[in-house]
Amino acid sequence: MNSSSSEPSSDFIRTIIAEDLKTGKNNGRVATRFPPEPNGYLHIGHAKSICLNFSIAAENRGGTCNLRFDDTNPGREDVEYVESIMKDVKWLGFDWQDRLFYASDYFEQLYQYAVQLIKKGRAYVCSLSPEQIRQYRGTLTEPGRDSPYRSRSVEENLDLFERMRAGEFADGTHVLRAKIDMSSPNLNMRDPVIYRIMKATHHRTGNKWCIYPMYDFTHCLSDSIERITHSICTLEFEDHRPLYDWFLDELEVKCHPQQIEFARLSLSYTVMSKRMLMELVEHGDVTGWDDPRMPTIAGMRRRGYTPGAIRAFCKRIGVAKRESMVDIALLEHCLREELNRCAPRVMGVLKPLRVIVDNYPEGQVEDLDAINNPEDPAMGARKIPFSRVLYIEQDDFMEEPPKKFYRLAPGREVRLRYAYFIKCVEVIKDEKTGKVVELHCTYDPETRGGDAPDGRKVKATLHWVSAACCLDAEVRLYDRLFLKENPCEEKDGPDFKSFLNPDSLKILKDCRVEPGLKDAKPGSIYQFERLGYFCVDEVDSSSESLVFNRTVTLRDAWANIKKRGS
RNA sequence: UGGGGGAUCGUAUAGGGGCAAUACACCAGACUCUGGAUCUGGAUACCCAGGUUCGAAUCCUGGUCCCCCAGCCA
Repeated sequence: MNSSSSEPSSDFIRTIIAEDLKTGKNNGRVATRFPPEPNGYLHIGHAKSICLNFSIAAENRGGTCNLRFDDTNPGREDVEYVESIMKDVKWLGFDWQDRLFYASDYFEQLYQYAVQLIKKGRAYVCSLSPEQIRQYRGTLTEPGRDSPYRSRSVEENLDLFERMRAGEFADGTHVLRAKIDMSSPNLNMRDPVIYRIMKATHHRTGNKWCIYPMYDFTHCLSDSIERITHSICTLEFEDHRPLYDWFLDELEVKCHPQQIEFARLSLSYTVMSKRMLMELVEHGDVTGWDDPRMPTIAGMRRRGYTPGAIRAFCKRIGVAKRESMVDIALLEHCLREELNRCAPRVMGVLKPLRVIVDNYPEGQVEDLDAINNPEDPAMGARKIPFSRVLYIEQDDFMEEPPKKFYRLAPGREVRLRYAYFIKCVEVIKDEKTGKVVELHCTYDPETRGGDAPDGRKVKATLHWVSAACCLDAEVRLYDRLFLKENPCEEKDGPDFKSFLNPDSLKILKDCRVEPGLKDAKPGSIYQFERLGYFCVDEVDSSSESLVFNRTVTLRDAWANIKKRGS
């Protein structure tokens, strides 16, 4: 029982695949697919499935992963979604090469399969109304009853089905059903509908069809047509597996893929259902599918998430059948991990407090050396201007500092990053409000660059910008969308939207950033030292008016101390 | 008195008769020109009850709790 310890741990799906490879089940082939319905934008939950399917293909010699649009319901699908989905999958770093498919490509083939089923006496046209079909289906505890149309002859079924296709009947008047078992304890097996009449324009086939196949029929056959070996889907389809297998067995297809189910991703402090996301978009709770607060790939991209961080996250959460909710802190950790490595450092002041360095020569400007990324010397250095009037962060000064606050305070000395030690000598306050509006400080010319030749230490280093040279910027502070860990928890309680975080977005219009950011490219991500990672907004930012999105804060020990204190 | 799944630190994932492991989160400390990063240490878990066994998270029996299914959605 002692297995070699060098083998990487793997999930139950990879274990199944490895076993199949060992037994030669699919002649050594591994073929997966990612099969989205183009009726919404992809979200982080889809990313889990995308990473799983494409990675499994990549891990196996000759493995492939298809992108297939499951577009069998023209009523709610749209090219806008197919385009966004392709963009997102590519952005995540995956390549379906020439294997882009649509279930609608198979409509003719699927129709022929349906005819075959009718000829075998395994499908019939049912002319019950939708309401009647529901009644005949029975309930969870009571068996269903056979439809009165169940015994139509093959000839009649063939004729009717052909005329359904020809458009002779109105929507809802007839359906094609599989003839299985109305008393099955599995409701999916109680003569499921496999074709319905829908006189709708399809985004790819136009008006060519007025009957459309249902998911259960389409999916297994599409998998089979594409010679998929492992059809990986989420848990709610477990009950559908017998039906998946039934169609493939009855139709005696050459390729019979194995359906394997895993638990979908739930993330704390957000929602993942397309319905809910759609509602947020349509109701204006967010600005769109790509709102940086959305768990959509488009939203996360705009927020400043990187594909690598998302992939690392999907790898770390693992794959299992247990339903679980992953802490969003893990996602943020993966993000920080990557950004810490690659984001250039820069200084920006979110809430400026004016500082006059009394003993610094008026009109003088010095260019000081700053390191672009202490984690990566290859990223080089830059010059930043220092002058007599500066801005520091309002939060970095307290007139009456508590014990653990070791930033600037009256009489106290701190370091300005890459610049000088300064000491606060005077506090100017607004007479009416008592608010601190300006600080007078002195600097020690000996500490140029940030070190004191006499070896004295300071407790804090502050970020700053030079008032004369800095750039104005707008900064959008994003926070989690919901206040509740699981907004959908209460079934009969308040609506998920009542848990929306009213402070999920705070807009700061009076921010200052260092001059080097003048031509920062849309989408590029910086670390604002001591604050967090910020990304130039791709939609609203320009070199005339810079807009930054806060991607994620830095870990903040002081914020923790403050929180615990209060 | 329908069927299908699931249950291991706070969270997620390993371990499938022999020291319960890893990551995040948390706590403490070291270091630091970012209260960042890094490093060290720590606390915390096998749903319950029986049984088999020298030994059970793992095998057996019986419970409990949670999730999914009654679309002409996917």
